[in-house]
Amino acid sequence: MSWTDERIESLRTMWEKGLTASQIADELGGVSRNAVIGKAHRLGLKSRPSPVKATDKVKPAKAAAPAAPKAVAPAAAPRAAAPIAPRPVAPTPPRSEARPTVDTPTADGSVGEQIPKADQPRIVSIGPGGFIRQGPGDQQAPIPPAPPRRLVPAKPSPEIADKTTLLDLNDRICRWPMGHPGEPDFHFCGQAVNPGFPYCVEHCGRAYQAQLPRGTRRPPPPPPFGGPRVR
DNA sequence: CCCTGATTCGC
DNA sequence: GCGAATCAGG
Repeated sequence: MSWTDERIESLRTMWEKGLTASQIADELGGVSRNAVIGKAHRLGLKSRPSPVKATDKVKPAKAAAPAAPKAVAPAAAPRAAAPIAPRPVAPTPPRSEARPTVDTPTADGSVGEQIPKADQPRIVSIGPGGFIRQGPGDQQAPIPPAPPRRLVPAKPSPEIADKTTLLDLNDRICRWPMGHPGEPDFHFCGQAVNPGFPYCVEHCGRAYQAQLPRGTRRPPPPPPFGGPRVR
């Protein structure tokens, strides 16, 4: 498999959406988790809560110490020889601006004062299709070139495409769960309901048992826990 | 052990 | 540029 524009595009959205590399990998198919991570980094969209990013010790500790086993060829070692020394820990100061202005519409319709607004804590949410929703005061996303991203009905989301999700439920469709919560493809039946019931006819049959007269022998004792998974 | 992301490095 | 191998934390 190669990295077509489409695949790169979904990689981007899924990555930004917070899916793990493995998830993205088998969602795309044909690539390994490593491939996804590698590509993500090459695309420049890296860094996300990583479980291993600790150690301020940079990495010379690891790269320099076990230098013995690797025995790099003397001819090619620009990487190792790189002068990484002059890099303390003060990259912040030079950047205090870069935050133009935030237009805040006021009651009279004029563009009011610019609120410098405290930095970081901004919550962004991802809309269907992967675009980033912006709040009223939010600055345009840091990517100037107009995103060629359109919302096309063909492939709205990598997963749950035509399945009945929680949001699709209403009084008229069967809300019998298919699969199990937590599973990526968990959804609901979605059939038309048996009028007066929350489920379709078929699932009403499962949900409700006929009340038998007292004393009558109940033919099929319901399986307690080990019942087969319904799907 | 399983998972995770990061990094290295031969191709 | 690609991704397997490897590293390292949870």
